[in-house]
Amino acid sequence: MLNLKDIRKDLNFFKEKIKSRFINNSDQILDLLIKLDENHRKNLETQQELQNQRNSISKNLSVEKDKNSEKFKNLSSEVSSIKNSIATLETELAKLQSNINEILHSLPNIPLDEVPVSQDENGNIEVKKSGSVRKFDFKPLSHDVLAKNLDLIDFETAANISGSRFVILKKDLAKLERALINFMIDLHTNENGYLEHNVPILVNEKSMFGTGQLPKFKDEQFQTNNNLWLIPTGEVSLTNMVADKITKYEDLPLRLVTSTPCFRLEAGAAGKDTQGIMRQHQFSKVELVSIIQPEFRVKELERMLSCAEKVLELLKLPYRVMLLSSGDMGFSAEKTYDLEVWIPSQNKYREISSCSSCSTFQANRMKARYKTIDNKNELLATLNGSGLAIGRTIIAILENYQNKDGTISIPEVLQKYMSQKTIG
RNA sequence: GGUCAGGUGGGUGAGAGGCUGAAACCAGUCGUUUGCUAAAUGACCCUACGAGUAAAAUCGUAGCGAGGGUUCGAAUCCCUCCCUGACCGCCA
Repeated sequence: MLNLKDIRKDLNFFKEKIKSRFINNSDQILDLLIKLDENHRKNLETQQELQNQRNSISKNLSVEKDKNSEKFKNLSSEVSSIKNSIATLETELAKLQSNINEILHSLPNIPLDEVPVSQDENGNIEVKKSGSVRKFDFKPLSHDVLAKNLDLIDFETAANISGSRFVILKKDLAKLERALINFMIDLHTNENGYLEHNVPILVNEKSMFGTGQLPKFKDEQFQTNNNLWLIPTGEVSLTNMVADKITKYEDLPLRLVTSTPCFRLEAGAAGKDTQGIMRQHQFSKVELVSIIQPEFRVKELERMLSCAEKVLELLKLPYRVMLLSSGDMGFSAEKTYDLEVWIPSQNKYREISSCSSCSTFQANRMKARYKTIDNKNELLATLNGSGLAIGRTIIAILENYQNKDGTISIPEVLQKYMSQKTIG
């Protein structure tokens, strides 16, 4: 959530920045916001003045012993009429506040200057390419075919149990998933300085609001009939750990890692990636979150990116780093790097991680603050990144490490986690 | 799920319709004194919003789990909900 006070101070700056996010009628929306805010503050002043009057009359009444005296009756009726005016104003104020909130809650974060301005992914910039793409002396198969041939995957049974976009991994493939999670968490805790957590994957509405999934992206989330939501990413639970409190300066930065199942409705993705396990309703992901003083956030994003890259480097998978454009970035992000891994069967790079700085955008929604050195309460900066998406890592390993005979070699760093060197 | 007990500032914990934004103690911050690895002592020390300021100071309003209600006046009385703890039941 953007800070209303900041918008007040420099409306034109915000108009320009929001425009770069390609929001319809953004100028008019911001003008309306300012108008509502001015109106709200004007009414608030009047209301507070009336409350002041009410309080002081009440104070006079408290010293008046005789409740039947003329004076008591007069003052009582005076205060009654003031109360009516206050009530009217209150209704008006509540309406204005909810209109203000509606706008404020729907505005995306402001991109940093270095973010390329573009409506969609065509404006993304490749900032790095790493590893060399393997030349096959046979035609590489797609991950789902490879897995099916080895009897390691079952879409039919999963569909019967749950529906489309669900999968059952079997035997060594199930083991590979577990090995990957352990490998990644070990890396992030032992070498990258993140603290391991095990978190709820069902969360309340407030938490989903805090990280920005609600209210705008309601249609992409699974909801239970008990007002709980299945998290679409571990980011929700990890980031909300600092919600509604004032974190001590010396506790920063907080670097948190978790592995959770993630749930996505994929409502707008009908027909997209229907082959294999590229796009599932449920998938595992190792998630990194950093909570830090805002002034360090850009540096922290680079650090986080390199932590995620480290996973791909150790797995010896070819990848590239993309700086996302203003129109392709997520709602809460001010700057995002995507890591894309090489997928031989598709002959292209596909997203396997997304690392974002959300500046104080989420913190503002969550009321996540910290005490500065000079004892002021300021909003925190939050960052999140995948380190990595497990399902897509499995795809990348199966396809990049496949052998001509249909077996899969296991990347060296995973061998001790699998206690074997090949699958199949 | 049932019964009981609770939810007050960073912590412990008073308050039981106006004198309470909230005692006291602990922690914390800034001084003073003596000195030695500690003690004594004073002041300060919740948050949000609005006004104000160069920034402070300062002023106003609101907040005692949340939301309603009663009242001229609610942390305090009433209602609903949420959460925590204990015990019982059930259960991985």
